[in-house]
Amino acid sequence: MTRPASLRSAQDRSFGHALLTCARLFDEAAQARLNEATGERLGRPAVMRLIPYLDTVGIRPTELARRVDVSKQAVGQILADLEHRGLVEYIDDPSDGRARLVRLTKEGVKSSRQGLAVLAELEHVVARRVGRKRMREVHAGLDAIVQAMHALRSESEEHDE
Amino acid sequence: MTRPASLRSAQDRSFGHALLTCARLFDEAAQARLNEATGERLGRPAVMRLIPYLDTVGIRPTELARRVDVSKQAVGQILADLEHRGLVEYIDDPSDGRARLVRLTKEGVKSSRQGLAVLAELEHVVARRVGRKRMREVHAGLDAIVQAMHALRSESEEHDE
DNA sequence: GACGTATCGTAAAGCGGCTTGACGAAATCG
DNA sequence: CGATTTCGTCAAGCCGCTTTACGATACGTC
Repeated sequence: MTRPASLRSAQDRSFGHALLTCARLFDEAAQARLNEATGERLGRPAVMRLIPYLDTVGIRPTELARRVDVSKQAVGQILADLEHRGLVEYIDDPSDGRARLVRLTKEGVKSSRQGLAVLAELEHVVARRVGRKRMREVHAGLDAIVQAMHALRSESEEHDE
Repeated sequence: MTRPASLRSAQDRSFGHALLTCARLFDEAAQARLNEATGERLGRPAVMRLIPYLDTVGIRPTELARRVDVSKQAVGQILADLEHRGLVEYIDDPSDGRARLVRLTKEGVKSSRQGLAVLAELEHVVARRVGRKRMREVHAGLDAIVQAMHALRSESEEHDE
């Protein structure tokens, strides 16, 4: 007898599938909680990747674009949105007349902390179910994998040149 | 002295950040390898979530849409694309004159297997760097977390009603 | 100092991928 | 049978990002 389901089960057991599913669920839950907590909806996927690079010191939009690997225009849009909400503000870059620096406002710092607290709580709730030890295990493992994949990427880039 | 970087480092250490970063890197690497292996580019994010539900038996597009939680129209587009490449085919649903069933062609099965092999190899390469044991650990942990978040979602849905 | 070149940021248009709205065709229910 | 639901498709719209194009400032070179 043929077993047509063999393909499916092979995929379900793959590491990649578990990783992507987990990330998607976590992301959805995180956004739902953030929307609920702040009242405003975050919306853009790139925002969550951008925020970690913001601080109260200031950074150039172009530098942000370079780090998260999106176009400067996209960054500009996101920052305009954040500015409109009063979370970031622009100041002139003293060392370059063309450039501006964007930095978190007091409001922005507050929102960031709040957001971090919400995420920490989600993490806590999940940890409660799967166990703290296991959570730390997975966390450490993910960090190691991230590192490995960065190394992998660097290598393949060398071969391409 | 103020420490403006404290926000940033807190985010970098969060579980969610590690999870999302890892998933993104893995996904990018996977897509790059798949594109290279097959020649054709996969493109749509939803495709990778759709494929696990395809088999040689057949399934209704509407059912696919329900499972991956996207609109039937989106599923229709993706399937049209896959059909155009000869990877899936439509047959009439004998039990319902309105409906059709979509199933993998021989080509489709072949491509699926090939794709799975590519992903397995990526997984293998990563495992080689971080260790098989740790890989299994993380995999099991992710599965547990997925399960936990499903349970979490079910609970909150109950409260909403 | 002046000129060519590179970089900062913005504006407008385009595009991919998905959604919503609207619809005919077929099934199901009363 | 008629009313309602469900299957799938067509068309339009939207969101988030990219590409193209551009003025403005900085830098390198003579």
